[in-house]
Amino acid sequence: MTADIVSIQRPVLHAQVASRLRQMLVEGQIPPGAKLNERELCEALSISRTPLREAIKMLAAEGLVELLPNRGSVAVQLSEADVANTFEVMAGLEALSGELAAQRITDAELAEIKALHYEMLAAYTRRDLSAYYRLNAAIHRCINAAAKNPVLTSTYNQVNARLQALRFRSNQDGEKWSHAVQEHEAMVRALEARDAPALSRVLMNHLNNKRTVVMEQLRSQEAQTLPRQGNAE
Amino acid sequence: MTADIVSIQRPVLHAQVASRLRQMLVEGQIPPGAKLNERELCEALSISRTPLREAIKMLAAEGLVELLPNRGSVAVQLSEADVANTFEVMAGLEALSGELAAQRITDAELAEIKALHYEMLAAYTRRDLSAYYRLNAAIHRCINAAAKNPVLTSTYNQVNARLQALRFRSNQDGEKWSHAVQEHEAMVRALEARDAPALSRVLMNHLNNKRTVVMEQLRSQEAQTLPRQGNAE
DNA sequence: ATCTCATTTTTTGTATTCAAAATACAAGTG
DNA sequence: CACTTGTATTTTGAATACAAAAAATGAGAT
Repeated sequence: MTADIVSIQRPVLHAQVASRLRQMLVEGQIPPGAKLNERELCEALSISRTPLREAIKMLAAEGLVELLPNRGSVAVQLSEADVANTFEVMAGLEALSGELAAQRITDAELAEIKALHYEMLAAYTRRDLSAYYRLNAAIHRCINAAAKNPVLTSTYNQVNARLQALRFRSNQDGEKWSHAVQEHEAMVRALEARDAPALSRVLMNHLNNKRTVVMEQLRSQEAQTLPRQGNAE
Repeated sequence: MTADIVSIQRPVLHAQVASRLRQMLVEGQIPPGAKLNERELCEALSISRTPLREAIKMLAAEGLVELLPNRGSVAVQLSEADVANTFEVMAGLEALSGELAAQRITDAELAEIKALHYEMLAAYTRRDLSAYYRLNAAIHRCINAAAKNPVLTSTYNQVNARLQALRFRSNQDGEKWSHAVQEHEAMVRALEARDAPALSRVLMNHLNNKRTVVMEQLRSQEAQTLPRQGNAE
């Protein structure tokens, strides 16, 4: 009966491997488009191919890797259209998060978000992009959590993971950045007022603007990295 | 260059198995909560455990089965809260579908939806629940397709698959059914007018109403199937 | 009879082996 | 020299084998 009091559970290997690979993909340690060589990964993680392959299948179902029949798997490389589409879905999920969060947020959760918001303003003022990015992500996570819908949270995380792999750092541009901060102000106001439609609208716009910024950035850095090379894939 | 003219591709085993199992889960051939015995499934599908286990891992990532460490896997059994949460996400995804479809639908697509709508009205008039259900699903699929966002489509399908496994048949109730049909009328009008916000609203309401109907139905059939049995899981 | 606990059996998890496909490479042909 | 064609190597896909954990069974104690 009392067997699971401490219940330290050494996670099964394929789950550990999946987490590790997911992290490597999201953090760009395995860059988009890179081939996942099973033999190499087995050696690197010192496991056999069976759990590795099981983990890869999971990541494929999550959309982080692509399976090429009889040719293994590669880290997903989102096309421009893919990125646009993914942001569109994220915008919808954020809008829903906001809609529900405004109805369900507790005072404590609101207070935490406001605190994070002020920290973010500090980071913005210092032009500390790294801290800004981290706090921005934390705020969005908190809004999502305030929606109190685990299905939404997992769906959100899964779709978001594919974008994480891009490792973009937007908002360098002064005006765009300032605009994003203003949108965050509007979020906090809508949350305080528990104005669900308003928060929903603000978040959808926020994400759509972010999409624009990221797309521009992708296009410019693509133009830099492959300046004169018509790759027709 | 012309290598892929016919390009017959025998799908890999684990993919075939995943499709087959997905079908069995969604169609209720493997009922919610049922244990997936690897040995039995291997024999039934006459394959070895390796591709079967890879397929199961994919379905786990899709949320159709749950992995119990060292105890195999079971078909997901959604709690009442899970169903409510899943419908909430579906409502958000439908709202987004509508928002985008209203902006992007072609005249041909609209005509097809109107045709399906009339067929659905015929099924409703005959009280042909099976045909109604099929046409209803087709209309929602078409609206989703008209949004022209593959990421949205796959996300939608993945979340929806978990609900399909419930095998509910709602709208038996006369008034609720009539109301659902009225909402479908409003959808078509909004699509014709290319009124994105209106279609978005109608679809979100439609799904939320469906949630209510399904939840009531689940509660009543649960009360029937286990009349006096306090199961505390 | 029921409970406990050891033993057996089953089932799951992982590693290894075997087979098939793809790739790399080299020799031959026009 | 370009371009096949055939062979070797590598890599992936699937089956089998082995190990570990869980479940089932049953004998003995209470």
